[in-house]
Amino acid sequence: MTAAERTLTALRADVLTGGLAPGEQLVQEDIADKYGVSRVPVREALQLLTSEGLVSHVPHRGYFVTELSISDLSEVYRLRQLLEAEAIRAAVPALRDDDVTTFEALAIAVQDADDLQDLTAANRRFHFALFEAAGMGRLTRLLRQLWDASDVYRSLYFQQSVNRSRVHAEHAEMLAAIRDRDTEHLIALHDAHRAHSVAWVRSQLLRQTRPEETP
Amino acid sequence: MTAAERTLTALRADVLTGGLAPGEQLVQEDIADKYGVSRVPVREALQLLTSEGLVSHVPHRGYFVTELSISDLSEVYRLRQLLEAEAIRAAVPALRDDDVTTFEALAIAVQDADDLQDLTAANRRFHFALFEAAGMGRLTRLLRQLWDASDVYRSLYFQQSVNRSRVHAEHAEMLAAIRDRDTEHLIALHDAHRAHSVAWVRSQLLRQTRPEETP
DNA sequence: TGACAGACAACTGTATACAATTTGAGGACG
DNA sequence: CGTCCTCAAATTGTATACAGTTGTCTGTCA
Repeated sequence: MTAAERTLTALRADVLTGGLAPGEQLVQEDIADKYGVSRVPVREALQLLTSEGLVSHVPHRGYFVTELSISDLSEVYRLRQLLEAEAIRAAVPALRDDDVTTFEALAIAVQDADDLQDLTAANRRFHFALFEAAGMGRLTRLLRQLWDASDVYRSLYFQQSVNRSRVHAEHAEMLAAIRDRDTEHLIALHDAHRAHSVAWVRSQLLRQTRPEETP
Repeated sequence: MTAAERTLTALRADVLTGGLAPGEQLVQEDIADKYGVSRVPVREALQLLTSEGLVSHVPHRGYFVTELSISDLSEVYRLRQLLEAEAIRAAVPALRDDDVTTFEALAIAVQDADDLQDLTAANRRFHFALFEAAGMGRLTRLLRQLWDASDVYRSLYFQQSVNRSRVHAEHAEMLAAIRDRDTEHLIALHDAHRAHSVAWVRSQLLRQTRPEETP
């Protein structure tokens, strides 16, 4: 594994767990010192994060953590709705029985996850196993970007145990729909899945912004 | 303008005009020598092209010009169909009269373009002016990526004067639909626009691949 | 007091030099 | 004759050093 990749995952985690405030400048040398690498791999990692949309870049000024607004969040979820439906429509007819077995294993892995990091990773593997079954590489890449952009909020969502158990139940329903090869129902379940998540995150965002007025 | 940006545009042009064969390795030092810069900005440019999908990267192996297959091409166009329809649905209700005036000017610029480079750039400005009117930044970014990925083929398409005049006629129809605020018709026109282009490119690809069997 | 010019500090961008990895050629061995 | 191992050349990845840009701070003048 290269230093740039390690720095990338570490930085992404930092941004996602909220260790870095939105709008904050990411000073290259500080990051380099923090992770014990030089500035070159740091720059590469920052560039990749820029293409993912987590940070933004201004030439000769630097890199900054992008601040996601509520409208941005709804846009991401709307685009996910469109593209995931497309992926599911392409994937379901192509599913074989051993694919289904794989999905079941991945769903169990989500339930068995220890910490938050594991949980989000397992959750992602579960969903993308389905998306990748569509055999549309570009589509998967776009979806990955959209998921990256909303990862911050997803880990927020998973911190509540109420949400975790809801997710487990929804995954079980999805598995049933997959077994039945019921494409439209599966899409509807995904829409509901996202709707719950976005509604919860939106309420959190609205609540969070208030107290900051008097710091 | 930074060296990385200059290298990026130069490299992109090289890939798009076909100066670099698909699958070919992009040796960093050669590129650096060619453009009179060091390898660092070259790497940054290559990374950006990777995020655009024009080149692909294998750690410790290098960067390679991605070879677009026919299935890849259809995927790109299918995704454009989905996302452009979404953009148009969001944009049309928000259009103001001066927006329409802008579009008309941009359409004229497409007709007045001198060379191929100008033409593709003007064409892009025309279409993206509409997409951007949707006010969905993420969506615009995704569309830009998809357009980047199919730029090679678009310049191929524009080389034929038959296609050029067809495009001009189609743009005129689009302008009419925009003036009428006829969203669904505008979407249908876009679908037809793309269908023509993809059909022509596909036929070219099929024709091109034959003679290479006996090099 | 306020506006403006110049210098300084902080940071980014780039070049050069060095380390690590891959790959292919050549030879030893079954 | 084919397979596996070794090693060197080529290329990528990374560190360090230097150049260029931006923004701020201070001091001067109206």
